[in-house]
Amino acid sequence: MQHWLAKSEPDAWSWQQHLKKGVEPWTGVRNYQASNNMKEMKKGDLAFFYHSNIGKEIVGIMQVVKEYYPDPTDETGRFGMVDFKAVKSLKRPVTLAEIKSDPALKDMKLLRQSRLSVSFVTKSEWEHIIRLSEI
DNA sequence: GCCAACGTTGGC
DNA sequence: GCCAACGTTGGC
Repeated sequence: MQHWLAKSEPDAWSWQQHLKKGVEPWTGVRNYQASNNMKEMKKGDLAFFYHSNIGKEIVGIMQVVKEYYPDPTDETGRFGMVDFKAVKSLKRPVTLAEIKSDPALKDMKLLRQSRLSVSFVTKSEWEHIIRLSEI
């Protein structure tokens, strides 16, 4: 099983909305790298939900429930998406500032490629962040 | 609101 | 195929 991180501006789509809705297609990605990452996702993979711009913190955990398929909101037909189910909130959000200041997380894609909206998370990074959220 | 980073477009 | 111009993302 692999781990991921997906960003959303809470103004556009928030974790609270996703929790209430349950399962939601991750529409709107218009970047090949991000789209390719979703293509790699398998049913059952887990992803962090990150609030960009407002909050700047990881707030929840989602699970891939439907693998890559075309994004109907993309008129060019180039980009696809997956469906994510909200699994649970972190006990405590883990902020970008914390991630930046943690040597164990300094290589995270989130930091290395700040504009990428769907990125890969290693198993050790994933576990580290879960541990931080439980402190 | 500004700006750095970076992706995309389009002319050549 | 290169690269300048432009647009977008996202942190600060």
